[in-house]
Amino acid sequence: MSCASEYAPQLRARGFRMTPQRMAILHVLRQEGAHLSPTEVYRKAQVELPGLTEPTVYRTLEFLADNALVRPSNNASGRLTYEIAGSEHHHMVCRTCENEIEVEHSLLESLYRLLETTSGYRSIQGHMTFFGLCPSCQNN
Amino acid sequence: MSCASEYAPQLRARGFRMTPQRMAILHVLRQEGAHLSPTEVYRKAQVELPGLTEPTVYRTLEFLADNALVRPSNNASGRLTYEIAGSEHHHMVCRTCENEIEVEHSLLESLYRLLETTSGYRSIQGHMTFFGLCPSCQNN
DNA sequence: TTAACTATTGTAAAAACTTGCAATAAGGAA
DNA sequence: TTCCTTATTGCAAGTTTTTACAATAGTTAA
Repeated sequence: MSCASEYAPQLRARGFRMTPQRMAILHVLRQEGAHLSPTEVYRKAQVELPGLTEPTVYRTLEFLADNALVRPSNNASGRLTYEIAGSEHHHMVCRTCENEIEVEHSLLESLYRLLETTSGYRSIQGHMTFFGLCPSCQNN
Repeated sequence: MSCASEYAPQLRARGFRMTPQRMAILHVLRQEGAHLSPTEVYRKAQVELPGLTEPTVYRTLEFLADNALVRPSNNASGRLTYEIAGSEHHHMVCRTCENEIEVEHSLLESLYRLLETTSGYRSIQGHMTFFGLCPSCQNN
């Protein structure tokens, strides 16, 4: 399905608009299928849509994340990156080689429930990045 | 105990040095006892040590975090902040009012063990910031 | 005390990110 | 189709964060 037909209705239903800028950014994230930094998104999307500016990219990524069309995440150096939204998951990054794998959300469920009862906070959500040593780096 | 006598040996034992810059930054974080952004640390530490520069503050905070003398954390807008290292804990931040509380590390232990068995990654560590709705914001 | 090693800092510049505001354009209503 | 509302963008400037490299200054050992 194209970006326009899939995402536009979701935005319009909430009173927001689909724009060429949002389309280009969604298209880039979808095509790459990986975590991209705002600058990387900017460079690639600008090819599709000359005239696109950096502030728009930053604002759009944040907007799309708020609306669950993209997912924010942290890379090994702690910087923000984004990927197209798919199944809810988190990440485990190797402190040494920076290799990363996905962590299913279901694994966190019981922790979240525990946190709710002990803290009084509710509807805990958001992406988590864990840091550890991957199997191959454990031997060095 | 003073910053110098407490922290200097820890650094020296690992081949690092205690410097006026590191002292000033540790002193500020200890005195404030709160989360401070690099810029806030810079402003306050510069009063104690005129001539201190911003790049040094950023590098020093990262260095001190690597050496477990300070703890990094994320504020409500996702920006990095630092506090003096004490008991290992994490944070729960309210998405609405930004109020935050501490989360004991022990609550995460079983998740970490689960992550180790399912992912193969080991020695998982690092600060986590969770986002939820605090008790008073749940009613609005 | 002095010398030597090298960890650490300051400098200068660039890159990344944010902000306020005026201009533009998406999308609903006439 | 055309108009109107206001969400969204571009612009310009500011702030925050990073980088490379030469100069400085802790620390150890002679």
